[in-house]
Amino acid sequence: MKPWGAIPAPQFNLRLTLESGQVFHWVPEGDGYCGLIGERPVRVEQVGQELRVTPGTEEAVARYFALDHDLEAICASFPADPTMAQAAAFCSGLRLIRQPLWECVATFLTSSMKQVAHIRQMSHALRQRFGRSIPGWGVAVYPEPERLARATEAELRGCGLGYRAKHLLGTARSIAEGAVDLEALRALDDAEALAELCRLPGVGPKIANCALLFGYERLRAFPIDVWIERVLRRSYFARKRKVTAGQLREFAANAFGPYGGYAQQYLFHHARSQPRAGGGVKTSATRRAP
DNA sequence: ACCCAGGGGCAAG
DNA sequence: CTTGCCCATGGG
Repeated sequence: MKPWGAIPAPQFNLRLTLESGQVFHWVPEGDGYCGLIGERPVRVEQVGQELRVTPGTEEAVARYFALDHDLEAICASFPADPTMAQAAAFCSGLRLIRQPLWECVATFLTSSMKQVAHIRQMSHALRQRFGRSIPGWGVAVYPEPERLARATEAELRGCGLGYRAKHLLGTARSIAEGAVDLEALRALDDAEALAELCRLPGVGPKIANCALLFGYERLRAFPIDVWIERVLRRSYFARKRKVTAGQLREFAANAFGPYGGYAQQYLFHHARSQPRAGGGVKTSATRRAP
Protein backbone atom coordinates (compact mmCIF):
# COMPACT_ATOMS: atom_id res chain seq x y z
CA MET A 1 0.00 0.00 0.00
CA LYS A 2 1.22 3.42 -0.95
CA PRO A 3 2.07 5.85 1.84
CA TRP A 4 0.21 8.63 0.10
CA GLY A 5 -3.12 9.47 -1.43
CA ALA A 6 -3.19 10.32 -5.13
CA ILE A 7 -5.22 13.10 -6.72
CA PRO A 8 -5.38 13.78 -10.45
CA ALA A 9 -4.35 17.40 -10.94
CA PRO A 10 -4.31 18.43 -14.58
CA GLN A 11 -3.63 22.10 -15.33
CA PHE A 12 -2.15 22.59 -11.91
CA ASN A 13 1.26 23.81 -10.82
CA LEU A 14 1.79 23.30 -7.10
CA ARG A 15 5.04 25.25 -6.81
CA LEU A 16 3.70 28.22 -8.76
CA THR A 17 0.51 28.26 -6.72
CA LEU A 18 2.22 28.05 -3.32
CA GLU A 19 4.89 30.60 -4.20
CA SER A 20 2.70 33.24 -5.84
CA GLY A 21 2.10 35.26 -2.68
CA GLN A 22 -1.24 33.79 -1.64
CA VAL A 23 -0.22 31.76 1.39
CA PHE A 24 2.90 32.02 3.52
CA HIS A 25 3.06 29.01 5.83
CA TRP A 26 4.02 26.13 3.53
CA VAL A 27 7.53 24.81 4.03
CA PRO A 28 9.44 23.08 1.22
CA GLU A 29 10.39 19.54 2.15
CA GLY A 30 12.12 17.30 -0.33
CA ASP A 31 10.26 17.62 -3.61
CA GLY A 32 7.05 18.68 -1.88
CA TYR A 33 5.67 20.96 0.80
CA CYS A 34 4.52 20.55 4.37
CA GLY A 35 1.83 22.80 5.74
CA LEU A 36 -1.68 22.99 7.07
CA ILE A 37 -5.11 23.27 5.53
CA GLY A 38 -6.91 24.94 8.37
CA GLU A 39 -6.06 22.66 11.29
CA ARG A 40 -5.09 19.62 9.25
CA PRO A 41 -1.43 18.83 8.72
CA VAL A 42 -0.80 18.00 5.07
CA ARG A 43 2.20 17.06 2.99
CA VAL A 44 1.76 17.50 -0.73
CA GLU A 45 4.00 16.76 -3.66
CA GLN A 46 3.36 17.03 -7.36
CA VAL A 47 4.50 14.30 -9.73
CA GLY A 48 3.47 15.15 -13.27
CA GLN A 49 -0.26 15.67 -13.33
CA GLU A 50 -0.77 13.98 -10.00
CA LEU A 51 -0.68 15.17 -6.40
CA ARG A 52 0.59 12.82 -3.71
CA VAL A 53 -0.81 13.84 -0.37
CA THR A 54 -1.10 12.73 3.24
CA PRO A 55 -3.62 9.84 3.19
CA GLY A 56 -7.12 10.98 4.05
CA THR A 57 -6.62 14.59 2.99
CA GLU A 58 -7.46 14.15 -0.69
CA GLU A 59 -10.79 15.93 -0.57
CA ALA A 60 -9.49 18.83 1.53
CA VAL A 61 -6.48 19.27 -0.75
CA ALA A 62 -8.57 19.27 -3.92
CA ARG A 63 -10.87 21.88 -2.43
CA TYR A 64 -8.04 24.02 -0.99
CA PHE A 65 -6.20 24.22 -4.30
CA ALA A 66 -9.47 24.77 -6.18
CA LEU A 67 -8.82 21.91 -8.59
CA ASP A 68 -12.45 22.29 -9.65
CA HIS A 69 -11.90 25.77 -11.12
CA ASP A 70 -12.18 25.57 -14.90
CA LEU A 71 -8.90 27.23 -15.86
CA GLU A 72 -9.60 26.96 -19.58
CA ALA A 73 -12.86 28.86 -19.27
CA ILE A 74 -11.24 31.33 -16.90
CA CYS A 75 -8.34 32.07 -19.27
CA ALA A 76 -10.73 32.27 -22.21
CA SER A 77 -12.63 35.02 -20.40
CA PHE A 78 -9.60 37.28 -20.12
CA PRO A 79 -9.26 40.32 -22.38
CA ALA A 80 -7.24 39.44 -25.48
CA ASP A 81 -4.15 41.60 -25.25
CA PRO A 82 -0.41 40.82 -25.23
CA THR A 83 0.12 41.74 -21.57
CA MET A 84 -2.64 39.43 -20.39
CA ALA A 85 -1.58 36.64 -22.75
CA GLN A 86 2.02 36.77 -21.53
CA ALA A 87 0.98 36.74 -17.90
CA ALA A 88 -1.46 33.85 -18.44
CA ALA A 89 1.19 31.82 -20.24
CA PHE A 90 3.71 32.48 -17.49
CA CYS A 91 1.20 31.48 -14.79
CA SER A 92 -0.14 28.35 -16.45
CA GLY A 93 -1.41 26.05 -13.70
CA LEU A 94 -1.57 28.74 -11.03
CA ARG A 95 -4.83 28.43 -9.09
CA LEU A 96 -6.47 30.66 -6.51
CA ILE A 97 -6.38 28.90 -3.16
CA ARG A 98 -9.54 28.66 -1.02
CA GLN A 99 -8.26 29.93 2.30
CA PRO A 100 -9.80 29.76 5.76
CA LEU A 101 -11.40 33.17 6.41
CA TRP A 102 -9.75 34.37 9.59
CA GLU A 103 -6.30 33.12 8.62
CA CYS A 104 -6.68 34.90 5.29
CA VAL A 105 -7.85 38.24 6.70
CA ALA A 106 -5.25 38.23 9.47
CA THR A 107 -2.34 37.20 7.25
CA PHE A 108 -3.09 39.83 4.61
CA LEU A 109 -3.54 42.43 7.33
CA THR A 110 0.02 41.71 8.46
CA SER A 111 1.26 41.73 4.86
CA SER A 112 0.95 45.49 4.39
CA MET A 113 4.22 47.09 3.34
CA LYS A 114 6.02 43.81 3.76
CA GLN A 115 7.95 41.52 1.52
CA VAL A 116 7.16 37.85 1.15
CA ALA A 117 10.06 36.68 3.32
CA HIS A 118 8.93 38.81 6.21
CA ILE A 119 5.24 37.95 5.88
CA ARG A 120 6.31 34.33 6.14
CA GLN A 121 8.32 35.05 9.29
CA MET A 122 5.42 36.88 10.95
CA SER A 123 3.00 34.07 10.07
CA HIS A 124 5.28 31.41 11.55
CA ALA A 125 6.04 33.50 14.65
CA LEU A 126 2.32 34.08 15.35
CA ARG A 127 1.55 30.42 14.80
CA GLN A 128 4.36 29.23 17.03
CA ARG A 129 3.72 31.75 19.80
CA PHE A 130 -0.08 31.66 19.94
CA GLY A 131 -1.34 28.79 17.82
CA ARG A 132 -1.99 25.16 18.70
CA SER A 133 1.06 23.12 17.89
CA ILE A 134 0.82 19.69 16.34
CA PRO A 135 3.26 17.09 17.65
CA GLY A 136 5.85 16.19 15.07
CA TRP A 137 4.71 18.91 12.67
CA GLY A 138 6.80 21.97 11.90
CA VAL A 139 3.93 24.38 11.37
CA ALA A 140 1.40 25.32 14.07
CA VAL A 141 -2.25 26.19 13.51
CA TYR A 142 -3.01 29.88 12.94
CA PRO A 143 -4.23 31.30 16.28
CA GLU A 144 -7.95 32.01 16.60
CA PRO A 145 -9.11 35.63 16.95
CA GLU A 146 -10.13 34.88 20.55
CA ARG A 147 -6.55 33.93 21.35
CA LEU A 148 -4.99 36.97 19.70
CA ALA A 149 -7.61 39.20 21.33
CA ARG A 150 -6.14 38.18 24.69
CA ALA A 151 -2.59 39.01 23.62
CA THR A 152 -0.92 42.34 24.25
CA GLU A 153 0.30 44.68 21.57
CA ALA A 154 3.83 44.17 22.89
CA GLU A 155 3.53 40.39 22.49
CA LEU A 156 2.39 40.81 18.91
CA ARG A 157 5.24 43.22 18.26
CA GLY A 158 7.47 40.47 19.55
CA CYS A 159 6.38 38.46 16.51
CA GLY A 160 7.82 41.14 14.23
CA LEU A 161 4.54 42.86 13.41
CA GLY A 162 5.64 46.42 14.09
CA TYR A 163 2.76 48.89 13.79
CA ARG A 164 0.61 46.04 12.44
CA ALA A 165 0.42 44.67 15.99
CA LYS A 166 -2.11 47.32 16.93
CA HIS A 167 -4.18 46.61 13.81
CA LEU A 168 -4.16 42.84 14.25
CA LEU A 169 -5.09 43.19 17.91
CA GLY A 170 -7.96 45.55 17.09
CA THR A 171 -9.21 43.30 14.32
CA ALA A 172 -8.96 40.15 16.47
CA ARG A 173 -10.95 41.91 19.19
CA SER A 174 -13.61 43.14 16.76
CA ILE A 175 -14.12 39.61 15.58
CA ALA A 176 -13.87 37.96 18.99
CA GLU A 177 -16.54 40.26 20.40
CA GLY A 178 -18.77 39.84 17.37
CA ALA A 179 -18.62 43.39 15.99
CA VAL A 180 -17.74 41.83 12.65
CA ASP A 181 -18.76 38.27 11.73
CA LEU A 182 -16.54 36.98 8.93
CA GLU A 183 -18.77 33.97 8.22
CA ALA A 184 -21.86 36.15 7.96
CA LEU A 185 -20.25 38.24 5.22
CA ARG A 186 -20.61 35.29 2.86
CA ALA A 187 -24.25 36.26 2.45
CA LEU A 188 -23.42 39.79 1.27
CA ASP A 189 -22.63 40.93 -2.25
CA ASP A 190 -19.07 41.96 -3.11
CA ALA A 191 -19.48 45.68 -2.39
CA GLU A 192 -21.24 45.14 0.93
CA ALA A 193 -18.72 42.55 2.09
CA LEU A 194 -15.88 44.87 1.06
CA ALA A 195 -17.34 47.70 3.14
CA GLU A 196 -17.75 45.44 6.16
CA LEU A 197 -14.18 44.18 5.92
CA CYS A 198 -12.92 47.77 5.70
CA ARG A 199 -14.43 48.43 9.14
CA LEU A 200 -11.65 46.30 10.63
CA PRO A 201 -8.61 48.32 11.75
CA GLY A 202 -5.70 47.83 9.36
CA VAL A 203 -7.98 46.60 6.58
CA GLY A 204 -8.39 48.96 3.63
CA PRO A 205 -9.51 48.35 0.04
CA LYS A 206 -6.42 46.41 -0.98
CA ILE A 207 -6.45 43.92 1.88
CA ALA A 208 -10.24 43.66 1.86
CA ASN A 209 -10.09 42.71 -1.82
CA CYS A 210 -7.43 40.10 -1.07
CA ALA A 211 -9.79 38.65 1.54
CA LEU A 212 -12.70 38.66 -0.92
CA LEU A 213 -10.59 36.92 -3.54
CA PHE A 214 -8.71 34.36 -1.45
CA GLY A 215 -11.14 33.83 1.41
CA TYR A 216 -14.60 34.39 -0.03
CA GLU A 217 -13.89 33.06 -3.52
CA ARG A 218 -15.15 36.27 -5.11
CA LEU A 219 -13.30 35.73 -8.34
CA ARG A 220 -14.09 39.23 -9.64
CA ALA A 221 -12.25 40.92 -6.76
CA PHE A 222 -9.25 42.83 -8.05
CA PRO A 223 -6.80 43.97 -5.36
CA ILE A 224 -4.73 46.91 -6.59
CA ASP A 225 -1.26 47.31 -5.13
CA VAL A 226 1.65 49.23 -6.63
CA TRP A 227 2.74 46.26 -8.73
CA ILE A 228 -0.64 45.93 -10.37
CA GLU A 229 -0.87 49.69 -10.63
CA ARG A 230 2.40 49.75 -12.60
CA VAL A 231 1.14 47.02 -14.92
CA LEU A 232 -2.16 48.78 -15.53
CA ARG A 233 -0.56 52.17 -16.14
CA ARG A 234 2.12 50.81 -18.41
CA SER A 235 0.04 48.39 -20.43
CA TYR A 236 -3.44 49.86 -20.43
CA PHE A 237 -2.97 53.59 -19.92
CA ALA A 238 0.32 54.07 -21.75
CA ARG A 239 -0.91 57.18 -23.56
CA LYS A 240 -2.58 58.91 -20.67
CA ARG A 241 -0.62 61.10 -18.33
CA LYS A 242 -2.84 61.57 -15.36
CA VAL A 243 -4.67 58.47 -14.27
CA THR A 244 -6.37 58.61 -10.88
CA ALA A 245 -6.79 55.71 -8.51
CA GLY A 246 -10.51 55.85 -9.17
CA GLN A 247 -10.01 55.48 -12.90
CA LEU A 248 -7.76 52.47 -12.37
CA ARG A 249 -10.33 50.89 -10.07
CA GLU A 250 -13.12 51.46 -12.57
CA PHE A 251 -11.06 50.12 -15.44
CA ALA A 252 -10.06 47.00 -13.50
CA ALA A 253 -13.65 46.29 -12.49
CA ASN A 254 -14.86 46.49 -16.09
CA ALA A 255 -12.01 45.26 -18.26
CA PHE A 256 -11.16 41.90 -16.72
CA GLY A 257 -14.55 40.27 -16.46
CA PRO A 258 -16.03 37.73 -14.06
CA TYR A 259 -12.64 36.19 -13.30
CA GLY A 260 -10.82 39.47 -12.82
CA GLY A 261 -9.21 38.11 -9.66
CA TYR A 262 -7.47 35.41 -11.66
CA ALA A 263 -6.34 38.01 -14.19
CA GLN A 264 -5.03 40.14 -11.33
CA GLN A 265 -3.12 37.26 -9.76
CA TYR A 266 -1.54 36.34 -13.08
CA LEU A 267 -0.57 39.95 -13.89
CA PHE A 268 0.74 40.39 -10.35
CA HIS A 269 2.83 37.25 -10.22
CA HIS A 270 4.20 37.77 -13.69
CA ALA A 271 5.19 41.36 -12.94
CA ARG A 272 6.88 40.41 -9.68
CA SER A 273 8.81 37.63 -11.32
CA GLN A 274 10.44 39.91 -13.85
CA PRO A 275 14.05 40.61 -12.83
CA ARG A 276 14.43 44.09 -11.39
CA ALA A 277 11.18 45.41 -12.80
CA GLY A 278 10.57 48.67 -11.02
CA GLY A 279 13.61 48.39 -8.78
CA GLY A 280 12.61 45.94 -6.08
CA VAL A 281 13.02 42.23 -6.47
CA LYS A 282 10.66 40.52 -4.13
CA THR A 283 9.78 36.97 -4.87
CA SER A 284 11.99 34.14 -3.78
CA ALA A 285 11.87 32.84 -7.34
CA THR A 286 13.57 35.86 -8.83
CA ARG A 287 17.28 36.13 -9.21
CA ARG A 288 19.58 38.90 -10.13
CA ALA A 289 21.38 38.71 -13.39
CA PRO A 290 25.00 37.65 -12.89
C1' DA B 1 -6.76 65.99 -2.15
C1' DC B 2 -1.92 65.65 -0.25
C1' DC B 3 1.61 64.16 3.23
C1' DC B 4 3.94 61.14 6.10
C1' DA B 5 4.76 57.81 10.09
C1' DG B 6 6.04 53.19 10.64
C1' DG B 7 9.35 48.60 10.65
C1' DG B 8 12.75 45.29 9.65
C1' DG B 9 14.62 42.17 6.14
C1' DC B 10 17.42 42.60 2.45
C1' DA B 11 20.15 44.42 -1.60
C1' DA B 12 23.58 47.65 -2.52
C1' DG B 13 27.52 50.46 -1.34
C1' DC C 1 29.01 47.26 8.50
C1' DT C 2 25.81 51.15 7.10
C1' DT C 3 22.43 53.12 4.07
C1' DG C 4 18.25 53.18 1.60
C1' DC C 5 14.44 50.72 -0.42
C1' DC C 6 10.07 48.57 -0.02
C1' DC C 7 4.78 50.61 -0.19
C1' DA C 8 -1.05 49.55 2.89
C1' DT C 9 -3.38 52.07 6.03
C1' DG C 10 -4.73 55.72 8.94
C1' DG C 11 -4.59 60.07 10.74
C1' DG C 12 -3.42 64.85 10.36
